[in-house]
Amino acid sequence: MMFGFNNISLDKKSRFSFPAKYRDAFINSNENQIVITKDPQYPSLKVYLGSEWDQISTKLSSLQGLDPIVRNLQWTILGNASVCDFEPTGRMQVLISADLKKYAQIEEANRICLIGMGNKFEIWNQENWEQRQTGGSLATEILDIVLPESIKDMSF
Amino acid sequence: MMFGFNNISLDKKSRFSFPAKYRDAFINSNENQIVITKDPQYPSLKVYLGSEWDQISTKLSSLQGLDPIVRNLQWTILGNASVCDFEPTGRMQVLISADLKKYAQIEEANRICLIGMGNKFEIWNQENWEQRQTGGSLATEILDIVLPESIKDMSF
DNA sequence: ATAAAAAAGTGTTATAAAGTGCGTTAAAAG
DNA sequence: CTTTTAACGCACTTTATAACACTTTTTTAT
Repeated sequence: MMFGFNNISLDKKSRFSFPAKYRDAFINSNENQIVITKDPQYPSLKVYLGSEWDQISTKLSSLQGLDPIVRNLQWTILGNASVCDFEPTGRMQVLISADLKKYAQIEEANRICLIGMGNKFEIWNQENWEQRQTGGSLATEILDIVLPESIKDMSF
Repeated sequence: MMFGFNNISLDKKSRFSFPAKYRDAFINSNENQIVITKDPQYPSLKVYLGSEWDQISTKLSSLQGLDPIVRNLQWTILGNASVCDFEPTGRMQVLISADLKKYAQIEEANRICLIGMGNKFEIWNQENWEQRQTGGSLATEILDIVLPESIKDMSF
């Protein structure tokens, strides 16, 4: 399990490396892929391990797409996923696409917040993260989502 | 079980060591990890034993993150957790990250209050702790949290 | 359509900062 | 007075990051 807050740098080519403290967790879970995609609620990114992603994406793509909320989640999460090769024993470096950077409002930034949430990470623009921590609300936040039964037991 | 108030020092690298009186308790519970994270209500830190943390984090991460209150708790508690290797037979020394120091308002301090609460500890800035003991209220205190059903039976 | 140029992506190295380990001194307890 | 504990200081190790060089892909111009 991977937890905690990290303020890390993006290099000129928009790569970041995972902090070394997570290396053992990556090696133990035997991952060689990382998936980055959009968070459906906030201007931030979700980072999944390959195996987690397989579960989530399988479940999500099997849902009935005629429900507009489900369809939206599929578009957002599946349609924006960027699959990256990943070597837990190497530099643990990953590239963030221009598109995803834009969504998370980290286009100009050379620093990001990488937040370990156990089985996944989130990536935030620093200012947005701080606002969120101090209770401020973000413009793009989607409140009052009424979830269809089919996804109430899923956690993204 | 570990109880009581301790005023202890942080070294230049922001490490503190647990008072020797807790050594037996740590050895008996066979812990080799300590987790420090933010307290969701007060400007202070919570310190969990590894096994306690596993329970709390597992429960909390399984909750539906599309609920904004749940998501906030996940951010605060999971997203700020710092997992430290810990040798009960050694120096019982642990590092507090710059980020957590800031939250607990112990950035400048070289002394902290470590309070044993049975199965966990709290870390406080000395002045905040004293105010709290004499009934004063703190600026950053968050009152009137309305908890969703899913977390009403959890204790952090 | 091809070649040249630019951009995007990959990999390596060097260096400063952060973190760790351990011995010594000072203080407290028995 | 002896023993234990806490605090401090220093040296070593690891980590993060910026700089650079090289490769591949895409774009542009002829």
